Amino acid sequence: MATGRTHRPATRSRGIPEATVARLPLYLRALTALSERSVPTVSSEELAAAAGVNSAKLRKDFSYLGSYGTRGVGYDVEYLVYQISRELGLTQDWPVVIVGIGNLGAALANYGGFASRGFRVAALIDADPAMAGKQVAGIAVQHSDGLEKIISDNGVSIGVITTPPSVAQQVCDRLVAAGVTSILNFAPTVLSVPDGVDVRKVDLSIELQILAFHEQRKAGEEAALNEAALAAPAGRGDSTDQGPDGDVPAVMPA
Amino acid sequence: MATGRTHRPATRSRGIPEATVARLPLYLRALTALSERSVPTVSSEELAAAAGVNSAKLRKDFSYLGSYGTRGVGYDVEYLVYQISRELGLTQDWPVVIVGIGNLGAALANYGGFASRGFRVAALIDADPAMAGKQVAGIAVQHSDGLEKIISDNGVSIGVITTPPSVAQQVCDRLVAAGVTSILNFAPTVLSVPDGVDVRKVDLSIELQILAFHEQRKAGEEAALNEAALAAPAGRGDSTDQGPDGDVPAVMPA
DNA sequence: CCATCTTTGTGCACGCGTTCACAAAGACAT
DNA sequence: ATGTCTTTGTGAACGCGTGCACAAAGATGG
Repeated sequence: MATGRTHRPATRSRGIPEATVARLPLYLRALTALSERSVPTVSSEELAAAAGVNSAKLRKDFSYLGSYGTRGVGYDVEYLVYQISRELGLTQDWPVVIVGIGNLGAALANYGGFASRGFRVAALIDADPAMAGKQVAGIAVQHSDGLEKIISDNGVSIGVITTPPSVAQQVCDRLVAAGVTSILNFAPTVLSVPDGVDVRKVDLSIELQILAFHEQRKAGEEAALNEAALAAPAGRGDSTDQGPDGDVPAVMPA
Repeated sequence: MATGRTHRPATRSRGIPEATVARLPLYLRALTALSERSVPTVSSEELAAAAGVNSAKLRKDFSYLGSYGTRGVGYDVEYLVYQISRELGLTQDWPVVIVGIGNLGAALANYGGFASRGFRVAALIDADPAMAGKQVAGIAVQHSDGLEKIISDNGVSIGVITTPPSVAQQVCDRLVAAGVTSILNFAPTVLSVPDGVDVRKVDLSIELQILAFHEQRKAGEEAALNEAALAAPAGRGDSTDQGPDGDVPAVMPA
């Protein structure tokens, strides 16, 4: 995952563990695909493979929702799609605003995965007057002056922030003041919000940095392995060998 | 953080827990900001607040890296920036390719956070011949025919997939075959890769769905609360009350 | 109606991550 | 040099998440 997680404490919402909630969308996607292929039932084993998880975990996850399977047969695809959708609250329509229509905001506006899953882009908002009126993904961009009115007129409770980090907190404050209680933050900033407001953050560069860490480790291990293989028969010559994770006694600055 | 995580099993890489690795970029960002303001030292309490985490957690995280603090004073900002950067492997340059230059791919190419942190966009690749040659973020888009050559010529080990889901697995296979060992996947698909290849996925719609779940729960709780408050003095009249999480005995289809 | 076979649902154990709380370590003043 | 004060580093307890392994449940065939 990417997707970092600033989140409510370990509040088990309605008995469903947070980790399970995070996987429900995965199951839903796999089930939707099966549904489109008119597959009537699916076993935990098959579905788990399609969703990329352990089958025991999947069964336990589903057990939190109720006993929706049939032993010896599996799960009814359509029924499960409905149950998970209901559980996630996707049977209702969620109007969403996107604030900050740069490259990323536009990408999100164009992203098809929203509309199909109960989310509707109610408005695109940008602070640049030059953007106002422009069409993005078939929707006219509105100036941020009208943010509060847009929120309340459309009954928006979910906001997406794709602004530069410098204004993210300020935008967040206005969204919250206007009634938004869930925020998806793409700006690389720690947002502070009052209790009762959920924030999830998606941080593109953090994901890359985590990959780099593992990549470095892989390279280091490989090097160490080669070196060991090389050193075993010959006996190494060089004296200063600072291993894969060179713990250089770098002088502490100042 | 959103960011789903398809990831290596619980392999404690070099003794540093995965959860800690995921937070190091957060600390690094907060520290970089302090560094730019020429703040010389910072206490675990202050830094934790800036990064949005618990101070005890931060201290424990740092303890995995070594004893870099000074009791009674705090941490030297510059030194810590260096240590974390080194640990994450950001002191070297990571060439990255982005495959699939749609809205999202373009957004990533333009994202400034990469260059500043040791990542360099080595190439933009797209399957559409009409895209080839176009400049995006100052880089010419190349056709996917040359993918393998681009990877090996540039020594790329990290690939970013921003293609439609239908071709993601195929692109992934080619990247891996060409030598890529870390993949950041934005396509809503479960990628299967051989051992030794890391995949992290960022799924935009999953994050929204998780927010919707909590949003629904909040609405339900509030409704239940109001209802309870209303019902207490009056005694409720309606008979069919199906609570916040209406467990309708929906007929099992088929 | 009974036997067999498949697949679910879950009790249990284990390990990781988080948090508390405090001792050790150093800075700083006297 | 000694004492006080601040802040780190970490031992220990706890809780959550995961995965194993199996009993219970139902389908299916004879």
